[in-house]
Amino acid sequence: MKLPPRISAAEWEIMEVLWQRAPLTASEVVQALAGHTDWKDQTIRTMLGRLVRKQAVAYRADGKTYHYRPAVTRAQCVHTAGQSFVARMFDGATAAMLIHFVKNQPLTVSEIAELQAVLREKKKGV
Amino acid sequence: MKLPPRISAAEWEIMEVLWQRAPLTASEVVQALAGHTDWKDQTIRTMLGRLVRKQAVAYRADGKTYHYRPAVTRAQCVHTAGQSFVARMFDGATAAMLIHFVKNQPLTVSEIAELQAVLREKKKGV
DNA sequence: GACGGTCTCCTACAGTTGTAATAGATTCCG
DNA sequence: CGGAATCTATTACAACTGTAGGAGACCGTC
Repeated sequence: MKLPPRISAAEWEIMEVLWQRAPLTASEVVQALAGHTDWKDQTIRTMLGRLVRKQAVAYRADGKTYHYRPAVTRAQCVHTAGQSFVARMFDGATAAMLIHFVKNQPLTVSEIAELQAVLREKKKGV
Repeated sequence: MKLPPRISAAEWEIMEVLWQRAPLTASEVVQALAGHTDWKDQTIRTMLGRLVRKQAVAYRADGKTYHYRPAVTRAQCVHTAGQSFVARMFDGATAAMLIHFVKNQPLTVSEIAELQAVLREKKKGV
């Protein structure tokens, strides 16, 4: 599977709606983002174009209208962004990052429990 | 405490050496980064200037030379960057992010054990 | 068949980032 | 004192971002 391109913050908003409700026309994306952001039509269409150019999004033409859909999975993008985040902040050490956030961020009891469960599960597989 | 400004990837490299070995002249920063990166002198001096402009770094003049030191703590910056990362990728849910990485990244047995210890400790405080 | 609405494509423009070269000030050495 | 070395400040420039406006193609309606 090919590496996803770098997706900027604003572009991420677009990707989210595409990941949620698969093939959409530009107008539908505009609809989906209305209220959520206050971008003009053209702004969104421009970003769709850029995402196509960097091959994060593919489209199928239907007359004059395009139907857009993600060309990379959300998981791939989260993975890549995560790697680069961890590389910068924690010198690549995922574990250090995890420990940092567990120590410094509020977590509810049930979240802690869930993490513990996931860790127990993980231990089996290692 | 005031919020740290946005620090780019390249700037982060500079900050790291400043965080490690406190007040440094530009030449010393260049020294510290030699071998690690292959940036020209001027590149580094430019970035120091930018970091000063955005108030991530302060300096004290000593003749024609400046002694630079961080004006924001590493912890502050990691926190801010982390927030924005989690906000974008996981809709602000730190727990979801943690679970994602535990599930999807390799962890050694001892890392898992350490995380479990930190979680047990955390549970007491919640 | 002309007119208005709608699409995509091209263009714009300022701010940030990466990556420097150059200019001007100052200091040190002989 | 005069030239060389060294600093910071200014300027450069391309790519990427955020945020659009306008042009030209096309489609449906009167």
